[in-house]
Amino acid sequence: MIDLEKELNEAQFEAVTTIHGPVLVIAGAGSGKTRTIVYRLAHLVDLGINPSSILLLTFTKKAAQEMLLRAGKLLGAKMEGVVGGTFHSFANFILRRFAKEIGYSSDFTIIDQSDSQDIIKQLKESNKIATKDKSFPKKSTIFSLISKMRNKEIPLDETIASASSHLLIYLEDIEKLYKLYTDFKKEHNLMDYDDLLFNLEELFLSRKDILDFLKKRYQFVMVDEYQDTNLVQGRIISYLAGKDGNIMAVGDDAQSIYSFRGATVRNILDFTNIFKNSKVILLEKNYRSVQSVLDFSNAILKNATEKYEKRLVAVREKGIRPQIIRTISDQTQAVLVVNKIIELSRKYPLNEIAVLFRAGYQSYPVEVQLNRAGIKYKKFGGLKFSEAAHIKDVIAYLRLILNPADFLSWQRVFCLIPKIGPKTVKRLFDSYYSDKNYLLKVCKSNEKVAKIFSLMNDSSVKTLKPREILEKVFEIYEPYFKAEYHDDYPRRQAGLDELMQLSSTYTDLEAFLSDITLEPVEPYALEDPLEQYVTLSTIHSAKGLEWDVVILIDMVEDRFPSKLSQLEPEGMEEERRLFYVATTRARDRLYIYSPKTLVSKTGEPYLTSVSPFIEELDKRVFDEFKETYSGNIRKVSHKKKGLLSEKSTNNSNNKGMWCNHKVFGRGKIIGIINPNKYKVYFPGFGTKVLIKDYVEIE
DNA sequence: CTAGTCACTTTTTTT
DNA sequence: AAGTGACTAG
Repeated sequence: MIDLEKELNEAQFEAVTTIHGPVLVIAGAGSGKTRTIVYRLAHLVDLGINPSSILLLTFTKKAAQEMLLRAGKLLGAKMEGVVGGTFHSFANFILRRFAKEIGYSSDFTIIDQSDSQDIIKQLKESNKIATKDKSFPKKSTIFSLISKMRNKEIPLDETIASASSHLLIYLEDIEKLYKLYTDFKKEHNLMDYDDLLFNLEELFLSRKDILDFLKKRYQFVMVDEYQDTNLVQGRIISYLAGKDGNIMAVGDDAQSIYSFRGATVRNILDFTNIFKNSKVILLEKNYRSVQSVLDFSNAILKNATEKYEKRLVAVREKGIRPQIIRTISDQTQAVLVVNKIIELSRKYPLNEIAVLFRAGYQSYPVEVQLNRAGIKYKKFGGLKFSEAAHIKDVIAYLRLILNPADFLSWQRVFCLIPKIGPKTVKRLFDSYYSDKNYLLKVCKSNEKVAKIFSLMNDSSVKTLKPREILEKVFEIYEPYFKAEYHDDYPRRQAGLDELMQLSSTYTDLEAFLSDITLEPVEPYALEDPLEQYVTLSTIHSAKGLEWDVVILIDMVEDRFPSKLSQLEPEGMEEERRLFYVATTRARDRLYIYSPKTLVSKTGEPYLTSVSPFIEELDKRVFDEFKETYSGNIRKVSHKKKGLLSEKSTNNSNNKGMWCNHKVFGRGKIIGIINPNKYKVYFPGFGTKVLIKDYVEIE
């Protein structure tokens, strides 16, 4: 038996031991949220509850696995049978069994974002939509509008109006494409990420008996990161748990950073309405960060328009005050960051140091310097392993074996063969589903085509292990691969080796393919697990993690908060929460770098200002340093402590407001150049500097 | 119909 | 600096 009272604080204890009925746990950053879930899992099993009646929904599969591992250790490894993973992987798991009930075949293929975009591009071409119109939105824009509409469940016209009203003129065509896209997926047995959730809901609604069966099966439901669930996910939970179900949702409204994906804090706020007899538990003691890091983080939230009621109280000692370092350029920033890492590495293991940033590309200069210094690092977020062209090529063969209706994969696979382009593939595909005459003819004259068909038609292939199938695929793919990528051959070969390695842990091809598209792949499978490395990560990918030292880079205007985020009405608020998530990852030390100049894409250096999130901060919560031209770091004294921030906000009271301009339409004031000149962002036109008198403030 | 060339932009975050 | 789209020769 586990001594819960000894291991947990009062609030945690209550969350762990309230196992019947709905419970909402509002868990501030570092308040022992994971610990609570782990102990609750162990406690449930300890009470004799069957592990297979527990469903644990988390943000990544890895998070679920780690929690189960820890719970298992507490108990002595009895956690097998718990279903744990993301909403999407759970939906996949259920839909594989009941696909037929909603008009799919159970070997459906899950498509990722770039697949979706390719489909849209093709549909636009084949249906001759906006053929000559150069300003027609790109496939990525169209897809993101469609996905936003579905995730936020707002009609398409409103979705376009809210974020990019200049595209409203294309509404009809976009609607048409949406319809075509929906039909295409159904016809070819494909589901995108959003379909997994909506189809699960459809199954629940149309087959009450199946829902009842699942409700009985999953008696205890736990959901982590509840603030980042969207509306369908919220409904899925409410169907599955029922009004008085044994459900625990854990989240923190101050850490909501996925609203661009349709996540809404409304799910947290509505929890007590949907589940009438629910208990709300607050975890407010912060065990992670030292006092001064927590003071800094709390100061960030003070500037949020939405007020967060809870105040985190630090348990740990005062610690070192966070430092903000103004560097001369992004290049010197990279050098100084690496020097700092070297200095810190005497006190902290490399594994306990993380460099965080807003967007994937921002770490490139730091990566260069780390390589130069010979320091190992791993990067998370940004470009995905499974989206590299050569990986997608190989995956396409596998998809074809499993789901021959997957036309997208036909194209990828057959277009690799010389002299075969989109038109020929279409003919082959059509022929495959009719009399097969054309197909047989081509096979006779082209043995490369024949080879692929024999792989597709050989039913014994499906029974092989994923690794063995991959070996067969490599045999076919190798010549194309070498021809196509001869310049960066070794790097890409390494990627294929990793894919091979990854596949050997699977026995089932379908599971392998689903996981590749649903879970971020750990692309370091081949490395020594004991090796020490620095972590580089986007803030989004750092969610839920923690390090002794956190270094945040590129803390400048237009990068953080991201320029693009300012299009969205709530963008600024979400960026601020993102900043909060970043700083609360730190246990002991927090360093924030902010370069004074950046290099533009054309190679020109240009001046930037420090991020408004730093400007608005109470000066008492950090120390400020700057890089001198002689290469030293000098402390900057805050002459008027706590007053400087007042000064900068007073004359900018129009900042953040919307205004109208005769030519550019509606725009957002993103900066004040001087009392008479505003910097305004107009969707569709970009940033303009305008005389105050020419704009009308709303 | 395919494949190669040229000019043009664009660079958030993720299941 | 790469990834798209448009155009054209074969």
